Amino acid sequence: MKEPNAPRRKTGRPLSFDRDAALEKAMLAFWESGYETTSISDLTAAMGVTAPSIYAAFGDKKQLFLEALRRYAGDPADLEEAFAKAPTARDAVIRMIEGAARLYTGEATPKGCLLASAAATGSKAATDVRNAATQERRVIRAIMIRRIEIDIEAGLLAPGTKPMVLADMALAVTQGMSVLARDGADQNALLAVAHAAMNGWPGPSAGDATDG
Amino acid sequence: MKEPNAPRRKTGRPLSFDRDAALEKAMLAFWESGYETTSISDLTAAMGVTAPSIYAAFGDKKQLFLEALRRYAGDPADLEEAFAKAPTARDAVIRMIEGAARLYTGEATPKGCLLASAAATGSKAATDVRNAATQERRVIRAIMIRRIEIDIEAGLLAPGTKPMVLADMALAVTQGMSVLARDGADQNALLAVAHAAMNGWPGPSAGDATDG
DNA sequence: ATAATTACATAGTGATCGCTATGTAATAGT
DNA sequence: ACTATTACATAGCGATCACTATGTAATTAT
Repeated sequence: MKEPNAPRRKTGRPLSFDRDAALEKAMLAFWESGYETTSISDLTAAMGVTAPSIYAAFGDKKQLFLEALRRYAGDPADLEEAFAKAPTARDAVIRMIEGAARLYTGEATPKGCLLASAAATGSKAATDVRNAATQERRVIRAIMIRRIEIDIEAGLLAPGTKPMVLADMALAVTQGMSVLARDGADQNALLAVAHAAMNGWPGPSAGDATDG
Repeated sequence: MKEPNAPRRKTGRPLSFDRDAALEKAMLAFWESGYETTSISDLTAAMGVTAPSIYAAFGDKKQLFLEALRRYAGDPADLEEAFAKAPTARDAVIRMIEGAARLYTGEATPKGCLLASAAATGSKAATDVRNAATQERRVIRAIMIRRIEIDIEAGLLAPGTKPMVLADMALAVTQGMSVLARDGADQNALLAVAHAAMNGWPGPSAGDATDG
């Protein structure tokens, strides 16, 4: 029940580390090695903070991961806004997948997708952590579905189009690209995959990378 | 360097458990909970075999996993044969992805894909296990690429078609469906995703599940 | 100055990790 | 029957796990 943005205390010794920077380092460690397979010892090394300070600042390992996931998995409001501004659902999804392709192969972060890989599997003790990742994916899926429904109502997509199928397909490609990135695929390969998959999305194509 | 199919010893007390059955139980445990996040204690419970017997029969945890992966990730020769027999690369890939959709949601096994999720991430100590999974995926990818090249040479696909892009797209969808399955998607949803994604594959379509 | 408060570093807690030493049971060869 | 061989069950190895008790340093309030 502790506030994420805790009110600054009025007395006492000040924090000797940057909480946000430490959280980001923790997130990168989880991204690289997964939730359960990143130890507290790994985290103290990555964050430059001793174990008691981690527990004082973030609660426990689970809360630390969940806060990192919420903070860096992407703000649903931002995604919703991008989807609302896009001319079509197809365009919005292409940009989303392209962004994923770049993120998964970027130099600033580990390969692949934090959301896809950090809690892909695990013990029963970490069930709620996996459920949190599932929930993040459900939010992304719901945003896609709503945007597709808008296009159907606007006549931009055929009346019989199934929003859930298209959203699931986009989500599968996106999460699957994380595996490719971890296997060593480069940015161009992932962008080509993104475009090839979007050929299966009804509506005009802005380009086709599989031939020519 | 121990033989997988060890020659039957001529003397000594006989094994009190079915080695193949125990291996399968271990594989299912890894599938459910991941390589590093399945403990030896979990394995003894799942396999019904004590720890010393596991080590005597399989070596160590890593060898047990690798043997399970080799045995159950699918024989490359079988996949190669199925791809060779299929009328087109497109047809072969559709059947492969449909098979994945059924496998990932089947009742006989945990949700999702052993190959995709059991070693998605992990500590440095398990790097070679993740590399083994990567290698299995590379074999599947290579089989797809070769089959696509055959279709290009036969004129079934446009000359400029890029085999790697199509193969990567199919692999991404397949591995991504594992995430969907773990998130609760049912078999029909995954089959629809498979078909929707294959709409992006050049060549005649045998059906389209996204509308109608 | 002194008290109150908060964070620090050190050093550990019990539990579980992967793995194995040890002695005994069960088989085959002689 | 006896030896050799292999597998068994029990028990426990050192290492690491997530986590914390304890005492001290650094700050604000009075």
